Amino acid sequence: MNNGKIIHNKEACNAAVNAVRDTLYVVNGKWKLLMLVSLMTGPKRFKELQRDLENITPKVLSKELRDLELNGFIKRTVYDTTPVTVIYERTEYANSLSNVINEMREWGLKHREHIKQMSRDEAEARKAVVV
Amino acid sequence: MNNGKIIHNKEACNAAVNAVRDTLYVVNGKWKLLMLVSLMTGPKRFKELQRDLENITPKVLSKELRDLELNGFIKRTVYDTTPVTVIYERTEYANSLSNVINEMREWGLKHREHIKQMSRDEAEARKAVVV
DNA sequence: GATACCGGTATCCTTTAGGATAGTAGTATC
DNA sequence: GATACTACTATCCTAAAGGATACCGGTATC
Repeated sequence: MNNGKIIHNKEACNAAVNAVRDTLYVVNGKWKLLMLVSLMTGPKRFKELQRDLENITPKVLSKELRDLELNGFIKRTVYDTTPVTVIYERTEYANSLSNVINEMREWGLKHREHIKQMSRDEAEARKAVVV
Repeated sequence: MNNGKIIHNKEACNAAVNAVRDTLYVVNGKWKLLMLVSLMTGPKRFKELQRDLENITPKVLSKELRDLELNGFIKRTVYDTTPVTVIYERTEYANSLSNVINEMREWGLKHREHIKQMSRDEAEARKAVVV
């Protein structure tokens, strides 16, 4: 447990800033990571993804899928049925992001609890003042 | 080693999507995580941060600092010197993001290697074709 | 007296992300 | 024959993020 203070010198700090910047550059935006999470349950079709990620419009979904494919995170396969079936699935390279995603998932859960606790504390404080 | 395939059912998947979405909402943008990384070496003043994060304009820096303070990730302290000294430092709650940041840092480093390796492979392939 | 530092704010502007809506070809279903 | 599904694309538009530039009061330095 180092409480996150692993960086002690300027060079290491700059290297860390650059590495995080690179990551942010690749997985930027509201959707990319969510799509990779959604694809963890298995390959999905376009409309399935659209239903899973409520409120994503087809234009945006299509663009994000292209981005993810270009970066090698997903694979697009067209099956020659009638009408065509298109499935999207995570590549193995997408698995390299698992740790990042898991930590973000866990932090999101803890943060929600944190917020709840804070508003509970606040309510207590108000009550104490009134009484 | 589960290769990131820890999510097997729809409810867990939706919960994960929501948790990651929450995290993304809080640490969104180009700067917030980078600022927290930069503050790992210790408290810093406004101009120091501005120099550290090349290309951030004072307006944006000031806004991001306010956001981070509102979310409880940093503490702003004004010292009554002449002229005033203002320092920003990470709070303990910022440490809760350490795992996320570390994973992003490591992924960024590995990704850069990955890209390099890919372009080396590509160069080899081209050479093979020419010969 | 000119310039520079500090910690910003003010104003304006560009770029990007993202959303709304409509439409496409080719089935299949009612 | 009308409607619905799939996997999108096209067009238009809004909102937000982010950047450029200038400036402020106060001090210190040259």
